[in-house]
Amino acid sequence: MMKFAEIIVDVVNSQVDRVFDYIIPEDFLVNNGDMVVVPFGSRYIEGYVLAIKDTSSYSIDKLKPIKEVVLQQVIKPEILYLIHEMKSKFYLKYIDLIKLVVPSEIRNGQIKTQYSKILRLNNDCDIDNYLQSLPKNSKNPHKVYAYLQNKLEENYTTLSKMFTSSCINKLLEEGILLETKKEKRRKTATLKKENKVVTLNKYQENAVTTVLSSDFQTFLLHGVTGSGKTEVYIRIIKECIKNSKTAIMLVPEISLTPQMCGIFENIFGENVAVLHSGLSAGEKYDEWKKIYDGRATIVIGARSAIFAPITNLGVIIIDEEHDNSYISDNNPRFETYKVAQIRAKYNNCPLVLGSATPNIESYYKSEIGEFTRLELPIRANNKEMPRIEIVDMLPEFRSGNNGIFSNKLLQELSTTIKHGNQAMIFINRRGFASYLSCRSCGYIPRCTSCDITLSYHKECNELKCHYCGNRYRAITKCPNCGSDEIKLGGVGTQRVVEELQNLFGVPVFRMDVDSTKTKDGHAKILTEFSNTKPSILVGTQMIAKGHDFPAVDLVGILDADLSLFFGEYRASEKTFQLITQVAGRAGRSDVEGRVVLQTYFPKNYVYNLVANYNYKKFYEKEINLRKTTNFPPFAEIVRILISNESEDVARDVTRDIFYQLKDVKVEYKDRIYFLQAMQSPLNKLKNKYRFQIILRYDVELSQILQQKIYNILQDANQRKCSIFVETNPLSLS
DNA sequence: AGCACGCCGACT
DNA sequence: GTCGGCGTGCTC
Repeated sequence: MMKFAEIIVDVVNSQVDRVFDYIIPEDFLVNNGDMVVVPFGSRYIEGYVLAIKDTSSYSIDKLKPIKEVVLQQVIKPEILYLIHEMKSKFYLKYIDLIKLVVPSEIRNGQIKTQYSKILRLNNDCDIDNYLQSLPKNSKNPHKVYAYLQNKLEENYTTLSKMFTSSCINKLLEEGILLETKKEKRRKTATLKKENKVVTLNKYQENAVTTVLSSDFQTFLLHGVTGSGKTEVYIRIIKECIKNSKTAIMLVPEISLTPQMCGIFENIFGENVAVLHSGLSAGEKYDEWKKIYDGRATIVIGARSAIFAPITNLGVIIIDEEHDNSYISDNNPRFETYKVAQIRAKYNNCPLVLGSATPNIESYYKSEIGEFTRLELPIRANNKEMPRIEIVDMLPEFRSGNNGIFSNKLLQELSTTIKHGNQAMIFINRRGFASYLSCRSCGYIPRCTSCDITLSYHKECNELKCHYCGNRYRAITKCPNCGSDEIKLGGVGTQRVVEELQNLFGVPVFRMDVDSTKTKDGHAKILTEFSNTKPSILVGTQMIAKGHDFPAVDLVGILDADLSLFFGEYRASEKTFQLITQVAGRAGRSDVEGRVVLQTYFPKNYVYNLVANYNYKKFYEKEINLRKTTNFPPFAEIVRILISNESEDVARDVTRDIFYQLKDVKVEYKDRIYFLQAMQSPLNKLKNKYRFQIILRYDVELSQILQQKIYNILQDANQRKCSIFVETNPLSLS
């Protein structure tokens, strides 16, 4: 009987983002998830088989046959299921999803498995006899014999280097040595870390047993900094492996991966596969293949590792769940935990989200019972948290110190250096945006209609509100106190490094996007830093994450205000999380840690709560604020970004979509809190003009409105414009 | 995305 | 007369 295949073609365009039917030739073996080549229009392209069926609704004489099967089952059944779920839940394109799930290294077919030649003695030969027959002066063959008798096997290149390649080749020719192929694993070394076996405290023990005795459920593991979350993860995974299940463990960013990997490889050895963006193409291929072939039982990696083709999952863990890197910022936009939930549900296994400072939304979900909360309220080593000292920069400035550093910080820095210890200086920078503030009274311009901090745009010397698009002229005189000392929030890394070098004359390392562009750039800087004492490490967000430097006893935070007044509803939350995390870098060993936080707003509740490490209180304040102002988790924000080379086309399409949405707004009246079309704050990028529509509505309307928005965008003239939709965006530029 | 089809200006 | 400009629309 004739069989047909539903195929998604590898063309990134919403016009062809649907299944095309093809005839399966009689003698072909085709399965779901196969990668195939099909005739499409007048050319041949790659496609992926989604389903196989006995009939086609498309007229049969117009159907074409599949040309060839390139790779069988590149997409496994579970992953295929995941694609369907994500498609219907998040309105993503099939081909974008396929690209997430099948790495380009596999799709392009350029990268091949590397083999190494492994040699061993041929025991079927009379080797002794052969060796005797050799000339008296020959030594190498005897050495090879002795070596392999002891070591049994060794790879070709090593042996050749030891005993000359002519000798080895000769022995191979004579049949004395046998050659076998072995898959080679391309892999960069990880930081091997000593893992002390520790006994868990009762909270950790409780967390482990609760998770292990559960089937599908989402847990929020809220553990204060240093409460031993990693130990809990390890224990859970160990048990899973014991029960012949597998595990996925996600970590925020490449900078954190080497250490985590080190710990895990030390314990689980060859069962671990690592996936993250810092891998070379060959490495990525090998790791993926290892998982695909079932040779790995633990996958550890960044966001995209949630798509690993591993089967029989026993647990999924997302460490530092509040981290921004778990939300993809471009093209197929998804929230990692939601993908994890789909997989956990499929495998009927628990999902653990861990953090010291959970997302407000996650904590809210644990309050209303959607997530189950597990608490680790005490530090594993019973040590005090480093003391956070808030330094008011205003009096410093008034008394003539208009530098970057407060006297307090300078004093602490010299103490640290005197003791031969290390310090970290954290510079808070977020995106390209910045704000203006009055140096003498602390006034910060806010949007008159949104009460959100205005972002300063240098190019046009304007202040913009990223939420409503309102524009204001940049102030030069403070409208509050009349002072003309207007300060631009934010300093550059470069300048901080220079000043520190001049002031202290000790090695100062810099870690930001520019200095870590090269492969393994992070690791290099971090290794150098950890080997140099005394020294100072200056950096942005990157240094905040999970590094463990025992000699660091001081952390300085410059311009904490920058993220606090970042024009965004999550500003306070992100500031709280960031400071807690940075502070956690100080005093991880015996030395007591100190944290100096410089601000122009020492009375702000965020700083006071963070200094007391009071997450719960902060959560309560924040959630009330969100409720009264109608922001997530009580509302949902949708941002539609429309861009095109022509400003007019982009504007027209934006207008068209906007008017349709306006009709929807009439229908739901005041349950849609906000609807506005505007120029994007970053109004021209890569030669494309950008417009955006922002929509905010009651979270209960989520399902209905997402569907409506999707329908409107389907009809809109997508061929001309690229349209990007995101819910609860991290940034609005 | 590609590629063909299609309908109007300057050229051997 | 034709070569070729790139607007429009289709691809199982």
